Amino acid sequence: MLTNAPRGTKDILPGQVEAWLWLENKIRTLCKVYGYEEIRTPTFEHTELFQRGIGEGTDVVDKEMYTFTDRGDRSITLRPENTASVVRAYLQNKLYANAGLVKLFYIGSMFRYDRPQAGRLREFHQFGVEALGEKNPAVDAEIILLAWEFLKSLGLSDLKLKINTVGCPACRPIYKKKLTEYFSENVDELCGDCRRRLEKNPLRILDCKVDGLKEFMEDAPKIETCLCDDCREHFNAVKKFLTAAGVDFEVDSRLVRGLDYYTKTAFEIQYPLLGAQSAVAGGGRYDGLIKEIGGDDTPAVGFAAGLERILLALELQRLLPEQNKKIAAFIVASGAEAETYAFKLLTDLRRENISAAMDFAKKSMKAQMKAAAKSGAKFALIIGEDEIASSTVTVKNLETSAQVKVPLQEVSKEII
RNA sequence: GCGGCUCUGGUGAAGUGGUUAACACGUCGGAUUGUGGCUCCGAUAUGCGUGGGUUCGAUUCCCACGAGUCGCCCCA
Repeated sequence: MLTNAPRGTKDILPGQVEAWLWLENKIRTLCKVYGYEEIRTPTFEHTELFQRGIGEGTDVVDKEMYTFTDRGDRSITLRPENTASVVRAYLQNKLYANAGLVKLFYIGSMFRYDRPQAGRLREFHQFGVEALGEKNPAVDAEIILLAWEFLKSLGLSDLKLKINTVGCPACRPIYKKKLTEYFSENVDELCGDCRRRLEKNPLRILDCKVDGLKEFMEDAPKIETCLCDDCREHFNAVKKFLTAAGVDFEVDSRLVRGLDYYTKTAFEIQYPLLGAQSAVAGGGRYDGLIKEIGGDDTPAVGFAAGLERILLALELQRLLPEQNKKIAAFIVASGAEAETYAFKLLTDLRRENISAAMDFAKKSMKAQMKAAAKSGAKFALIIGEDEIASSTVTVKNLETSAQVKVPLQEVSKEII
């Protein structure tokens, strides 16, 4: 217990951190190219922000939030996603005052109380992007492109981009109603989960793995038939932009987003090799959220990508960069007096920004040489009585086995 | 929250109701004189996820819990 991290959390260990840093660098570089600026919001927020933003009745809010009461009796929740927080920060700090379109990105950990499995943790990391203040479908396309190009640039293959439109408050209710009516007629054929969905979220029935292949599913009403003119035009424009950019996408009328705030464009990028948790990035437009949270009616688009899942995919394809733990020099000292002499040399080298190490365990010289070899150091700097007496150091090139004795002051020159 | 499977040392793992829990890798030490990578030798789990129970006896059987894993729900 004491020696176990809480369920669903993971240590990111030396040897793994490098991959994270590498990935985060890629993200920051790319976002700069697209003109997005980094924002960091608090890890926790008032519970109400998520209740309002994400929506009561969604799984995330109903059963996955880490909520607690703080010592001031406030209900606090560890962020389960970051869009609501970004919107809150946008409003609170009046970021809209500086520009019509505000483009932000974030990297950070999110928390969801869910059953862990591969690619799904209770504390996990997301990279996300939000474009606030513009309704032009070109922005939807820009966001999708950013996500897509990012994953592509990492070298991932077999990625699938699916897009859909989920309508808006004007037309979605009509579609919902049609769906509910249609499935009610077939209620006997629905699985247990879907009967529940009939009430809560009939859109999800379309996505059901059990009922998905059944015959009546094919004749289920399609959202295209219900879209209002605005939504239809918007969707067509997004497709037009994506096509212009040469991106391969698939319109999937069954693609539904789980969070309430989505309107119009919804998209998801999948990496099927990951198994059940194959969605590597997902997002869409959320024109209603900002008003919901108390701002002016402001359109916005965004997405979030799961870093653990991306890392998993990269690992699968062996796309992670090799690490270099090697140091320049390893000091080998024999004798008590040599230790002090060696320590001084160690410090001097480091002051010159030369990576150096020595053994502190008072091992035999042979063992120290082994350690030197294992450290990957190019040079062993050998110090014994002779060297101390003559103020020199024996520099041995561990790759060629050649060695020379040089004056102490010239060691750094010798090993560069 | 629901279901299946799994759980032996630092790692990969073999194994059995009963006296010393294979093997490999790793780690540490050694193979005369101050020098590594190869080779050789030696050491390295009083312990088999945790807690109960069955039994003369359990790592091996049973139960609970925990963790992992795969799927469902949902999502990144």
